Amino acid sequence: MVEQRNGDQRPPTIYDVARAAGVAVSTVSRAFSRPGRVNAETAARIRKIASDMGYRTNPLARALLTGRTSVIALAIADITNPYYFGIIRGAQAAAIDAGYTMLLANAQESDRLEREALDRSIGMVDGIVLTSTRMSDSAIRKMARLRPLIVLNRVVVGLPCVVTDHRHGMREAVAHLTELGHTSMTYVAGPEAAWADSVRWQALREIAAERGLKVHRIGPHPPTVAGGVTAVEQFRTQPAGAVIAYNDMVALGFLQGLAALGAKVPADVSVIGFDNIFGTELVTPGLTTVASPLQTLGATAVRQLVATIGGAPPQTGDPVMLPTRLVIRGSTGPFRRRRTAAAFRSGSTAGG
Amino acid sequence: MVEQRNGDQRPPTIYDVARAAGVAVSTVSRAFSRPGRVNAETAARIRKIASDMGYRTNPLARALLTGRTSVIALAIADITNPYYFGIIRGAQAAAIDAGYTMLLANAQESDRLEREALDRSIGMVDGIVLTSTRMSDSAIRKMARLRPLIVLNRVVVGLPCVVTDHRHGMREAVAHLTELGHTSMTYVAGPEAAWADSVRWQALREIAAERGLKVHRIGPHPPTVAGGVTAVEQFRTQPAGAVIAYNDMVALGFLQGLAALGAKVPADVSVIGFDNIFGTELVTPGLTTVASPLQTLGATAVRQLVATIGGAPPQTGDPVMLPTRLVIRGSTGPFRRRRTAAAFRSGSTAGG
DNA sequence: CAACTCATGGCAACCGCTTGCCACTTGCTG
DNA sequence: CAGCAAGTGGCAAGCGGTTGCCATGAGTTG
Repeated sequence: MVEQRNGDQRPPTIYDVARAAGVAVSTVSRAFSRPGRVNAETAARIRKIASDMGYRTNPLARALLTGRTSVIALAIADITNPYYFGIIRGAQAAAIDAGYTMLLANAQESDRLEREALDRSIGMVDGIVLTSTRMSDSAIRKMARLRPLIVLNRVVVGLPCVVTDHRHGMREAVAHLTELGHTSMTYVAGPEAAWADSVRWQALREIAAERGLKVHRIGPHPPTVAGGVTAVEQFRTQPAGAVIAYNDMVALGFLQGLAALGAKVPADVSVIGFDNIFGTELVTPGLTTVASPLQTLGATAVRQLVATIGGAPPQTGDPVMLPTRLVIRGSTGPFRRRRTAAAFRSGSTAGG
Repeated sequence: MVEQRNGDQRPPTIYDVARAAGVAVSTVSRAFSRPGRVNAETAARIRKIASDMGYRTNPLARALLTGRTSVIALAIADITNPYYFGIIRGAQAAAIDAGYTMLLANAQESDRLEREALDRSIGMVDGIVLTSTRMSDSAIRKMARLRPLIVLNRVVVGLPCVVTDHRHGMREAVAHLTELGHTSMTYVAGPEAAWADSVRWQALREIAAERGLKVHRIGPHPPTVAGGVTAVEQFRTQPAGAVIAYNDMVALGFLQGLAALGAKVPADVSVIGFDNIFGTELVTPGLTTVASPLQTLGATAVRQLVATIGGAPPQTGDPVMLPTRLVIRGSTGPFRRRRTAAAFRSGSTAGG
């Protein structure tokens, strides 16, 4: 036994309540958890006494026996990335709705840290949502054997997944640019490990092939504002009239880099981002972007996880795919070959 | 007993490991938790067997007995407010450092939701950090009796608190504006319930009195971008050459509202925010702001909490006060009476 | 009026792990 | 070689709840 035992400092247990109420502990327990099982009056009396004593059931003790903690873990690649704010919020709301508490496991963009954080909390949670995980498929599968698990923002065959319909989003983005007269565009790539990056780039290539457009890829770049700023250096050696960035962070940085160069948006270059994070509407011009259904993403994942925990068969077939929405702001405009060319003083490469 | 019992589906316990290793459970337990207490070879052998079997100690069972879960709760007024990102990050890092896992309790700006979230998790955590809490002092004190607790961004007498030195920050802001020739400034107030708002406004009044400056207060306004946008409506009826906003969200909105009116920043109006959140460096012009030590705030609170959990006497005297730092960007400039007056077409009120 | 059903409450085992205390084995010392 | 200390390992009592099963008493039925 631990040292403790300091008088009545310790919080009251069902034993204390039972003694005070003159009933057995089992009756107290049932008064709380099994409504009909105890005489209504008795139950009410017990509850009254319990609340007077300041009794609260110890969730650990309950969990030890029932195997349910009512806590779920949300693993996030990088808490400080505003992209995740919406997801966290949606997840949190859905969790509360279902009577669950959320444990936040921050991966800090590291495979190892993510696994450690999860390792530490896996014993205390009923299920896990893996968001933009950096772990390998096999590590994910191993984890899935331990607890119900949902993969968010990535497809792992055989595991329930929730993703954004990047392909459709890219289609919207390209259609928008095409309407504006652009026939050539540069894709600013994100990190190679990012699942979304490969999906987006591949979608763009396919769409370009279909429509006979010219696309060029630069990168990889870190998915940050700084990454976007440096991408401009690479871009200026081979400019185009339109830029599609891996995500909004990169796009925002790209906008900054362009401004530093004196290039005008959208007159010289049109820029499109992905996700519609906080800040995209604040910059000048506002960033045109393919909005991800962030809150819905988080909420959907949690709801599905809760269902699985509740015994529903995990949805292991096709991933759930959520739609995007194109948000047009000021950063995209008509293609003007001359201006683009002039802005980067790059002789005859205009349009290429 | 719960139904379960499905073959060897259940994870191995120390009993299984003990049987496999041919030792007593206590020896297995000690092999993990009490290094010197067991023969090194035996311990190594046990650990090998345990890891082969996929054994992991059940934190719930351990916590039930020891009373320690190694989890701390971080209550946040509103997860989606970028202000908290830095705090969360700092807190998370400090928690990991100390071997703790973080449980996120979102209050959604509501006294009731905050209390509920905390109620649900208090049994599973070793301590609590209350960030910008909306609860009453008495509710906070009650909670503090249940668990070690640190109050962040608010001063509650008798409880350990960590706050930003708003007074000093305000002094820096005013000094900066004064140097630019401003002698009259408007404060755009945040929500009345916010502790920081009252501290900031009072500091401004005192400093203004000292220096013989004219200050005017408009608001309260919600601490959001939208709140800042609408504040402009009130501002234009009685403009000034300099605006100090309750925080960056409001300042960012104010900038937007000003732009919509065609007023130039900083030529017509100078604007200063507080906190230095994500996005302040992305807008044009960049927002001059009094940076709060966000990560340090979160980390300090957690470190202090961990120390208290570890048995250190809680620091209940004066609150820990962390310094601010003035970040000068493009939104502040020299005072120009004529331009300010002209921008708002307000006849002779220029300078007032 | 006996037999039976049903509502209610109590007993006690158990969840998985920790730890105080005791027993046993070695290796020394006097 | 007896006596003792130090080093190891085991026993068993919990931590605070939950729940299967049984006992009791009241109400119901033939």
